[in-house]
Amino acid sequence: MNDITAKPAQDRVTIKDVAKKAGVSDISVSRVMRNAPNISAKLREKVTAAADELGYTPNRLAGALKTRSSNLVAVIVPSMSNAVFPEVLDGIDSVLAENGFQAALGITHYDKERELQVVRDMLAWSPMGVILAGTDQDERVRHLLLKQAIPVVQMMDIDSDPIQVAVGMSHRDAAYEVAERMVAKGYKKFGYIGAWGERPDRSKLRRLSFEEKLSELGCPLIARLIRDENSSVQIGAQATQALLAENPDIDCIFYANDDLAVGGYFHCMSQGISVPEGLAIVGFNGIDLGQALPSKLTSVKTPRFTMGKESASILLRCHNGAEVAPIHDLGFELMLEGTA
Amino acid sequence: MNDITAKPAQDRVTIKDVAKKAGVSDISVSRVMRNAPNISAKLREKVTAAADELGYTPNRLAGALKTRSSNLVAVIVPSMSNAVFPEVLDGIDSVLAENGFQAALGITHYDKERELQVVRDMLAWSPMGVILAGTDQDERVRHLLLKQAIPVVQMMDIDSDPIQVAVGMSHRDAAYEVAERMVAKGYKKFGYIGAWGERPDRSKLRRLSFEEKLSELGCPLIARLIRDENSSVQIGAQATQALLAENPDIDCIFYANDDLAVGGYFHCMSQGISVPEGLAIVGFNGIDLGQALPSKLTSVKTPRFTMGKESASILLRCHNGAEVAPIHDLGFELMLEGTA
DNA sequence: AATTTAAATGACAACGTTACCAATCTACAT
DNA sequence: ATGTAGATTGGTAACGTTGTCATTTAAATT
Repeated sequence: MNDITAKPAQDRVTIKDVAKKAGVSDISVSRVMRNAPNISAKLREKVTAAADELGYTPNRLAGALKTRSSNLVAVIVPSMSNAVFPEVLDGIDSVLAENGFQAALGITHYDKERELQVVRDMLAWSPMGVILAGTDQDERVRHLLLKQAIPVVQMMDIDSDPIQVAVGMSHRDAAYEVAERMVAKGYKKFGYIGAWGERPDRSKLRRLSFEEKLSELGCPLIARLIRDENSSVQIGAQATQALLAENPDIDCIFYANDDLAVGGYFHCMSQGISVPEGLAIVGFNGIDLGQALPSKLTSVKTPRFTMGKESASILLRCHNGAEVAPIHDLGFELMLEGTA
Repeated sequence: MNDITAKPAQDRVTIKDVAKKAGVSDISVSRVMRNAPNISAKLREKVTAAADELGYTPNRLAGALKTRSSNLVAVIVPSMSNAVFPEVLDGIDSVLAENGFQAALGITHYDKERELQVVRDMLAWSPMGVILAGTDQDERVRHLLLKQAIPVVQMMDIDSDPIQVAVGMSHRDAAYEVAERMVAKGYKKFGYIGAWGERPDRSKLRRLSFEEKLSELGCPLIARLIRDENSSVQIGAQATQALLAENPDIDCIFYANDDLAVGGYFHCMSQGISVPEGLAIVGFNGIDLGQALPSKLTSVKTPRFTMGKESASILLRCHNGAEVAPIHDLGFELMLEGTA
């Protein structure tokens, strides 16, 4: 025992170690591990036995480098605070996981500069594809993505030209429909409440479309209040109070989202304003909370989980070479409930 | 122009292309790209110019393979539907992004088998570290992670032995405190409402600790109702109705989370039950919604965003070789508001 | 049995980086 | 001038896998 220090801290167990142990070639191990065709049962058994014994874990870095493709999918969303995105993410992951893909998450915080950075970082991993939110990306992001030979899906809205494919709904149409139905119901003095400085752009589009249609119908928006803070029930209540203080004759408020709308509802409750007689309230998104209120919230139900699912499955289809339409309209549903 | 088909679909721009264009060696490009020390201004300029012109994007797969380390961090959570995890994720990402790391997301759906699979898949990417939720992992997962030479942080609760480091709060203590304070307030007939089959385990621990302390204080739990469905405001309302129907004398209900508790509150509102006189309501998590109710929700405020932040920053510290305590108690706050 | 065809395995060379070590080139002290 | 430390650059060989093509072996055909 003179040749000391035998084991120099053997790092990772590689395909070579397994091959040696199983008495086969490296490539055979590789084939067994990725379930390639034409493998004899005997080989498979030998290899898996050796692999299990050694506790071998394939190194995807090496594999991906060689195949020039990975099972990572870049998923880039603006925020995690808005309940919409977790739901969408859930939908995405449900499809990806089932097909052996992995979501790599990027959060932009509604910052264009950061979005560019995140996209760059993601592309460095040679993702199989990219899913991002909205169609209002910076020109540099569009350009960068355009150059890649991978599928790119933009989700949430379909109101602008997509880079490749857009999956979502028309926020313009949703706003039009809200305006039309509320006017038809007899409301005449409309208000609008938004937050977070109207990020993302699609919320602004929604408001503009709402205003446009209202004017068209002969009863233009009376007043609007866009708070800088992020949306929340509390902000919704505060904003409602402020808006009504300045414009007591408003009979219907369209909110940028359900959180704000619920806040408005609570405000009415605490002030003894009857809903919808004293004030009609219309939210946006159709989240669970709104349907649990003593009086159910009238809102536009958006297909969030489905949007995620569809985005991912369309991405997969693109990846598999299928021809895919550039616009996928998943629609929405105006739920006329108790508050308007 | 006879030598046709010049460009054979030149794939990715590599470091070699940049080197050729800039008239320098590959390695120099590499060094400039990762801001290595001792680079002359001239070299840097030549390289960046060439890189920009060619639109070069580094290939992290190759880099990570060579350095045997990546900037990916595996983040494994059980669910996205529960608002707790998006918030935690937000906290994690805020720290990771700032330090040049990337979150790779895995969702287990509270399935042990799936968790194992997800952990395996993640480890194949040689992540810098792993962050997961809870301390109730399957033995195989613990074993697998124990073998890795990377930092592992378990977040959410600190009531069991961590693999390496646990960051969170004691759900046992929180339950104890709720029991003590409510008994001190004079409530005597306690009920408990949970959902989702008491996943994750820490919610069960919370209930058991609550029951234990109540017994100790001489007023054992009257009744409990654990719904199978996922938590929601609606389920909370239904469960409250059911529990009260069977046990009309209950004067205080502790809910597994705020969604359920808000449901309970709505139920009371619609039934004309005064809160907290007719029924005291205690939630868990301290989410925004509860504080926006006409009467604020009494709840245990958990440090969700902070938990994410701390988890990530502790992971970073471990990665940088610092010694880190195995248990990090971030505490909680029992917010005594209007409903109890 | 001879021949063809397919199935099963192996050898070698990449994939695009970076670690490691060697070489060159400054600037400054002798 | 001459040497020398330090700054700057380059060459070579991996990292661990898989694509491509060659080879062997078994099964199928005549």
